[in-house]
Amino acid sequence: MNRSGSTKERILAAAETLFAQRGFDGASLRQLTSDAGVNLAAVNYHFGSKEKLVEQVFRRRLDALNAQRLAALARVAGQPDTRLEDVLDAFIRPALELSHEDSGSLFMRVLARAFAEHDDSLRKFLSENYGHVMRQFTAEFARLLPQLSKEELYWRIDLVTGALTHAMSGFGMIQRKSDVSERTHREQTVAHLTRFAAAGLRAGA
Amino acid sequence: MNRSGSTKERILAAAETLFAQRGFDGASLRQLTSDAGVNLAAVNYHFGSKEKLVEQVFRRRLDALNAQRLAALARVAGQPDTRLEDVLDAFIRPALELSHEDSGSLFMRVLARAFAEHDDSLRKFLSENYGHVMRQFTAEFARLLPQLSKEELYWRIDLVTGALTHAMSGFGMIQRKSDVSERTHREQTVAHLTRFAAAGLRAGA
DNA sequence: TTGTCGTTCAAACGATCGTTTGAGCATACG
DNA sequence: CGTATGCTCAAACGATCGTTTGAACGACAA
Repeated sequence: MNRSGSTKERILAAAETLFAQRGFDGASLRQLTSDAGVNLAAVNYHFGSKEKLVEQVFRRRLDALNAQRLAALARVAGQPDTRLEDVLDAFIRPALELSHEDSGSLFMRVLARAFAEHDDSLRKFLSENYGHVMRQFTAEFARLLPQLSKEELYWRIDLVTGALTHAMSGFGMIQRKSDVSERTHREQTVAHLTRFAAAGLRAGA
Repeated sequence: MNRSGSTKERILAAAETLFAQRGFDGASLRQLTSDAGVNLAAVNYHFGSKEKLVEQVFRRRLDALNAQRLAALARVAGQPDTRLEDVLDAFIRPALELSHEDSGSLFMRVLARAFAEHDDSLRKFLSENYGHVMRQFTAEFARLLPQLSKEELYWRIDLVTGALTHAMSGFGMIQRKSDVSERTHREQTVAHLTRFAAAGLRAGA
């Protein structure tokens, strides 16, 4: 039972963990509030409903992720000597840092779950709130890969996103070994992903 | 309401669709049996429990997928003139064909959902039942990419799998346009994925 | 002290869940 | 014919769900 922070913060932290473990439907408010050490009614009091709590869990993490991505992109984009690897790093590293924060590693399971739920409302939510981030990255990729048609580029960015999501979810054959620090493992993941994605994006060039 | 086939078949078909739409927890047996046009008790009569129904949904599709993958791999592996693209095609095409069958496009959402659930029992289930397939593909990839260390190879196969899963789930920016046939779209997807993955696997060579 | 406001609490609400039950039906075999 | 077998059916079971309620609490202002 978590006893640090305000009631709202305790709920959000417990929600992120439990949603990742049991899914949005599988996680009951009774279990959630018990883990958080708060009363059952606190969720509806502070968030209005379970559904709105889910949305808050998303917003809290995605706002931070996209802010970091945009800041990282701004540091490298538009320069005459920008390397493809720099843009990929700005795209990949914030996501992996998020997925390796203390309880943040669980958020990516939450996100993967949401991708799996995958109804149009989620697509609309992401597009409306964070679509401009993808547009900025796409524009920079297009600048550095002028030989690719717009359709080709969209395809390849999609595939990079898929590889990134997979690496974040931690489901693959590759697992962090116990004798490797989280930071080292993250750096290795960034390196592998960047090299793989850069080659994939440049394919046929 | 589906009225063709036996009760068991109707349940399996409806389950695949509804699990994909609502998730394993979110899909109720009452909705499921209503869609299938069978009695509520039929699930427990024919499958024993909801959980065993879920397992049957998995087995039915994964058995077919892995059989096709192994058959395709056997046609190209071990030859002196095998191309990396041939092995990738054997890995990718059966998955995409499965995901484009009439109701099969929904199965990949089911699978993506299961990946998101992502507890160790699923990992164990996949490893025990279909691990030998991945081992055969890995061996052939290793033969064609001798310059890669074992760890590098595992990483890259993981990333290829992520890109494939993403493409199958249909969540990316790329959506099939209404004026393109399913077959054409599948062939385009195979082509994009193969080119991207081949370049990624060969990176640094 | 009294009153107010934000918050927490135990308890209960109605709805829905997976599962079980036992009667009823059809077909096949003696 | 009788009856055994495989299956379907409506109905009910207990459990658990998200949500609501109204009382109680603590801090602070009048």
